[in-house]
Amino acid sequence: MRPKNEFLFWTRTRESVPDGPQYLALRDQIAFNIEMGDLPPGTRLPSERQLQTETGSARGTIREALSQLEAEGLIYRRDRSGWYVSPPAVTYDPTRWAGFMTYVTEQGRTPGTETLSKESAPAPSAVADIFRVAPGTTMHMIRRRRMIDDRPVLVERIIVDPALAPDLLSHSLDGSLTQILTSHFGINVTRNRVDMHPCALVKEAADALGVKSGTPGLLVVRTSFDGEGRVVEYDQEYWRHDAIRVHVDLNVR
Amino acid sequence: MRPKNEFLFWTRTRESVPDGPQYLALRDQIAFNIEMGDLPPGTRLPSERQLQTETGSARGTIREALSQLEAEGLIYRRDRSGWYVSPPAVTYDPTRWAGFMTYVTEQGRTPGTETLSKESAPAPSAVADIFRVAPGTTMHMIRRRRMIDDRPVLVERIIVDPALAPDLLSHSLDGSLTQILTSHFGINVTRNRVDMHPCALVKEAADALGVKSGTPGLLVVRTSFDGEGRVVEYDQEYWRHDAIRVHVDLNVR
DNA sequence: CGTTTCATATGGACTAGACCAATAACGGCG
DNA sequence: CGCCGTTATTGGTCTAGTCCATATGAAACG
Repeated sequence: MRPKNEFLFWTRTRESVPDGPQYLALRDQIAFNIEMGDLPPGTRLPSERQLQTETGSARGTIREALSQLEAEGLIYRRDRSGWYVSPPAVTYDPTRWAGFMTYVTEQGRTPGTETLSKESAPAPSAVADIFRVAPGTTMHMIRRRRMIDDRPVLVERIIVDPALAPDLLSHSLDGSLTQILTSHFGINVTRNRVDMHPCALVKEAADALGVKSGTPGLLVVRTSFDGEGRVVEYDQEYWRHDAIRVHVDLNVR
Repeated sequence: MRPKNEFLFWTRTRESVPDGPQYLALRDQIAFNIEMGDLPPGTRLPSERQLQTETGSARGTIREALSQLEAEGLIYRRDRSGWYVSPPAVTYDPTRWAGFMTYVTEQGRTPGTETLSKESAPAPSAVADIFRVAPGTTMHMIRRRRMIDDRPVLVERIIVDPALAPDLLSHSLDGSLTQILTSHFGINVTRNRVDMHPCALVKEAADALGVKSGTPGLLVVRTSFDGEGRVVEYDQEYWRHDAIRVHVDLNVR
């Protein structure tokens, strides 16, 4: 059941858009049903053509409404299979020093990790700039896919300087990378930088997540520094935009 | 000039989608031009019908590409006027104790505030729950619109408990509210909670921002607490999703 | 019972129109 | 010069189709 968001009371109701366009009316009706719990997560919506005959609207109009709901994260599509009600998003707190495994588990969900590739390769100039090494320096590059309840939610590309973690790639990377860096290589992260913004999922990421290229996503870029200010780990995470929510709880002074 | 994002090297290039659908090809072409700086912020794109004849695609296809770019925050629409290249987003750091006026100015932009309405009214039950007062208790409710470089970027609804700030509404609210609460009422905020997630702009918010209802937006909910754990201020901000970016820089330990 | 084959339904992509409402440009008027 | 009404242009919305690739499930097969 999608948890009722206690913060919302500006919710659009059926009455508040009496004369809106058709696609918004349909959006509202579906959204209403989802929020009421009549359509639990994972439920498949009627097919577009079915909605077409039910509502009497053209298919383009139907798809407009569905795309809208997709942008809001209420539903998602499975290619040539149908539209499904989204599971609740996990809450991510960038101020907490907790890895994916930790916070997903804490929220009663089941995390999963899959290493897609790992290699040591020369750094492109953009990467070299970030690590402040010479272009062409060999770096560890890891691609992983991470799941929540068996649904792929993000694909990430991690880069680590071999100078700090030489034989990193010989370890199993299907768990917590942070864990390995700390316990095996004695790396002490003292600073963490996180940057988030909406993006379109590029083909590479979209394929790995099993969504169509161009789907809206959220790019989370994390950079970790050690005590000497060196970049320890650089991580680009491409999230399904409906799978993550940001929450910060901050004590001042 | 849209600042080149130093973090991106998974950028989609023209070659990386050789056989993609037409609308993605058009998306790529426009995105490429924007990122190269050929289309500076504020530039108006050719009209949909113009693009139609230029590309030979149907209008629906053109609009698909434009909607895609809108979802990424690269362009925005002005109703019945045209599509324009978005100005750069401001960076918001929820861990910093800085108000809108401060961080917008720091980033070389010009902030603006407009009070849409202010009133004292009985609290609906959802609001009463948050403040832990009896439903129907009179609360201060403020609606404001905030601009960056004269472009409306957010509309907010603020609720303040009159028990803590009795004659708040007699002050000018076109500046920093935090400032007033601190200096006039001696309120000491010690805890701040921020929650962010994508949403569709409800009619009320969309109208105030001059966008069409249902446009993708970002809802930022901020709750401030004082030393005794009382809720001082509750604020729902509906942002244009292309106007804000989240950045957290965190020192561990 | 497991595997393969195949028909069907589905979403993905696209076309070629239509009508409307609001904007913006223009031209005339005071 | 500024104001106002007219008009062309623009995006907003919608229709009614077409063709395609593939996910899915049922039927046939081994």
